[in-house]
Amino acid sequence: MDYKEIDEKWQKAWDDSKIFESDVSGRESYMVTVAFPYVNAPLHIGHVRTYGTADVLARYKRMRGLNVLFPMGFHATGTPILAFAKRLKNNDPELISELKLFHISDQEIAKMTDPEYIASYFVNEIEKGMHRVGLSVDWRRKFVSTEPFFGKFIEWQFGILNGKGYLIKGKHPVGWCPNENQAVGMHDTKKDTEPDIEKEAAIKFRVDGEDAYLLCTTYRPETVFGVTNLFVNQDSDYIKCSIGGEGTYYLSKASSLILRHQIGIEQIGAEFKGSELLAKKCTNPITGTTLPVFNGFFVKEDVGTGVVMSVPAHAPFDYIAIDKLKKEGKALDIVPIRVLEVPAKDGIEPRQIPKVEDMDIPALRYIEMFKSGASESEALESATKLQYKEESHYGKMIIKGYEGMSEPEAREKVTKNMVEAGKAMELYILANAPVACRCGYKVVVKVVEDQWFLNYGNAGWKKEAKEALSGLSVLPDKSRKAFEAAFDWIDLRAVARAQGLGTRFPLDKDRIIESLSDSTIYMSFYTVSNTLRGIEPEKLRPELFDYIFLGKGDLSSVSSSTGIDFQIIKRCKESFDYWYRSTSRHSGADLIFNHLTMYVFNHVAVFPKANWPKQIVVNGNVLSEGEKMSKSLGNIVPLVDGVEKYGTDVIRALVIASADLFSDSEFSEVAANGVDERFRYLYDMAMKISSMESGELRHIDYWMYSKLNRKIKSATAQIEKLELRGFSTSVLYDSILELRKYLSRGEPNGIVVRDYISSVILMLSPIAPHVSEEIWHQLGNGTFSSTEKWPNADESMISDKVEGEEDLLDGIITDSKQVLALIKKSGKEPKSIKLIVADDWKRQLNNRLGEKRDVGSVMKLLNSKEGLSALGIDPSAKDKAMKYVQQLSKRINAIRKVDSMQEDEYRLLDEAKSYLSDSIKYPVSVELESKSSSQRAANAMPLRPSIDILS
RNA sequence: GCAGGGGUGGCAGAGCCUGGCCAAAUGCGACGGGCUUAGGACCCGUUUCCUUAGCGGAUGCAAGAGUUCAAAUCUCUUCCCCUGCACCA
Repeated sequence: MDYKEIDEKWQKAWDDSKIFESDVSGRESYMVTVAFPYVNAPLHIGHVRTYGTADVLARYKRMRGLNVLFPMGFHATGTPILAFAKRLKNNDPELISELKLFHISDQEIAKMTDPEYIASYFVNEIEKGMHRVGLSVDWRRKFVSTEPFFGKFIEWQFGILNGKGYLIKGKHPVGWCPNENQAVGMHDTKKDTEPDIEKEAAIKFRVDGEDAYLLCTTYRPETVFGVTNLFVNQDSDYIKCSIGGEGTYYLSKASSLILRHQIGIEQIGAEFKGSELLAKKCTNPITGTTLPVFNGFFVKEDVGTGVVMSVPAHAPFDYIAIDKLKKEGKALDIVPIRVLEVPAKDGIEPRQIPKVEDMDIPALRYIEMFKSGASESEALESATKLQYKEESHYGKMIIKGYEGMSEPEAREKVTKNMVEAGKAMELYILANAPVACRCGYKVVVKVVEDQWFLNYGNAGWKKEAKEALSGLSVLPDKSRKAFEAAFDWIDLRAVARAQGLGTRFPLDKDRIIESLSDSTIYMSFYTVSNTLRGIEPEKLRPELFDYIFLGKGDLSSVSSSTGIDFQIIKRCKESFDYWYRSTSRHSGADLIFNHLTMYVFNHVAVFPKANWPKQIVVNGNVLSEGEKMSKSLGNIVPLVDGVEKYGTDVIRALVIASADLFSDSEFSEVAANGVDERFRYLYDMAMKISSMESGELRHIDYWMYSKLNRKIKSATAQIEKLELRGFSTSVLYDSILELRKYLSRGEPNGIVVRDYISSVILMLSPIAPHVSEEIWHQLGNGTFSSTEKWPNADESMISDKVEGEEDLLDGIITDSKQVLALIKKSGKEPKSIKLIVADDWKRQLNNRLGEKRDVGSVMKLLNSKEGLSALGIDPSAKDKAMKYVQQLSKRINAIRKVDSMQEDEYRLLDEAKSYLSDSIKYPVSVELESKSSSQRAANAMPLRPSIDILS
């Protein structure tokens, strides 16, 4: 079996017969869509997870007789392609080596400085890749998100959103590169660092005798009550400036260059050294205390404003700085002021903070904890981190007006009060600074004015979206909670960007619709994309989409106003109405908090209820040899390499079906070999069927049918919920175990094996379609397994009894071998084996105890004549019975009801004698307990015959 | 920090919702044996400890406590790990 050969053979056969091209029909419809790929890289095997999972569902539903549409498109909107082109222009070695990993030639790479070329190249490559993994896609409907006719559809969508009042305007902070003069996100930075923007309070400390303030940013504005002084860096440059015309401030020169992007800063006069500020005094805006300004050895000019408020009681750096000054004879009258305390819990101080004599200064206690070992700055960092954490977690304010309040609560209140009173302002800072743009410049925070937002916080919208969520199926179901959290959390989302490819934002044509926002309802576009392609975009007016998607207006007037043939419009509407009722949406779990949530919100905003989402499926990632696949680790396996090396279906089975939806699946060489072996086993078995006889059905044949039908039943339930790991374990792995066991019983029945393999192959088809087609064909079928009917379980063939009996035989073999081994060890030579079947009264007792698990009452019964006769036990056997019950009571939890009687069990063993003898390699005889003279006869239990080895 | 998901035997990973045939499926690995000139593949067995002519006992599913005749499974507490936290696809 050559995978490459059969892959290509069946892919071509599917193409030729167009079985995956789906059109409106009288059959029930089902539409599967998956987050379309972004066209800046070829597929790797990680992609197979999401696309393959969707394909499995599509293929399964197709076999269930539904008319299935599985379309695909391409995402090219946004900045990554532009960034890609720019990086190549600069010969970025990292990117080039990545492309080489995918075997992209130098000639191609040379052409990739053109964004259009990049997109078209990867559209092509990705489509080839998807075809190569056997996705059952209807390719006639593909489109790229940057195509004009799709843009018209997006404009229509935003018209509706605007009409509902969901678009609002406001300010928004973004990461910004002052050199390139554009917003930067993660993809635009070195090391792909997301600029982490946080809001910080900047408190105004009025300088005595001047109409100016020292502006001081802080994470902990609630500690303003404990400020004893301010710190500046005496060697850094500072400036005096006016901010937004609202006042005059002192701050560091370096910080002004960063902050000027979000607040209007105008420098007044020349810059000067921080040392000049040391002579000034200022006033705490909250307490009114007069504060000196000192040099702080740790103050950095480019962090915050370069001015730090000193809270020595609660900040280790501040404490140490004051301590150093005191040693120099300065700051002698500074006394730390506590603003909060961490109460002891059950008499125990939080953590292991040492209670040092005369150390009622919290910061000092944290400093003590870390003072040995690391360098001073590292120790102070650690102390600061722990103190902040613990005080924020357990701390209670001890300041009048805030007593007992937790720190986060106080922070909010204090900030609000100060901002409202004009004593502070709020600034955005880059928490993970410095972040470098790819061009090399440091990223700053800029506040974009006039930013457009989609207001997902809109109460009515949210309510409707939640209604949609509660009405749709989420797979796996446990991820529903994450959706609920996402729906609560989602609020404003900036929707227009200054750069990037995509559709112009209708309310501000200078901006482009942000690329996640233009792909929230595109799945509906597949229903019409093939029909609308080729029509001049100008004709695709809103009334056309209103009619097709919302049923507004009437056909003839839409046709005349747009100039589009009414047949075309009619076909579009029919197609949408037909396909967009029963849908399943697929993506990786990482999109729950953005794409998938926006998908639901936008659907409820745009479409009638009948077309709201019906099912969402999320899946995990793929690990490669135990590690996350990532560019930096260099362990990405390009899709082409994977399928060439292992075969498409091996990759599919591993990547799609080796883990349940929520967890990461594992790709490894060893696992690949395991799957490969199993496919080959099934293939070989199918080839052998023709040489098998077909006699009367034996016990093991009934067992095989029971197993098969049970499997069909359970596997079907599993694939319905896309529990693919359990599904594949049952269909691929367990099937082979069952076949092996079946064959070990000798003389396989060709009809039974054929029935078994046929069903297994069909069930395997969604996961391993090529191998399935091949084997299906080898079995002599002329049809496609891909379009065959899904096997149906015949419940009447499922028999606990038959399976239990086979288990019994297996148990006897195992036990016998064990006993034999022990006997041989003791030097005796066994001759034969006698199996003794328990009497029926034991079954009575088992059943009685299995039902109630009450030893006492059974003992009571045994003690009375009536009880004994009720149990069918001869009074003379009373002692034996009581002993037996005692024996049973030891394993009271394991007792089960026993259906078969002694004669059934006897017959089973007797008929299986030769099989048992063959397996155990000694002659086997069977006798009844009551007729046995063996000393071991009393040990017999129902479905657990006593084994007597004769030597 | 907030939110979501987890912690099971050497490893991976079922079981947990719906408590009891659970010392815990299956795969991998390891060990012993068979087959073979040898290796691979394949087949049989072992893989917590003790005991033993199998059907016995102890410990045991992150830690601790609780509910129950009975807990990997239910409840509570603690610890630890993973993922996401946006204007970026």
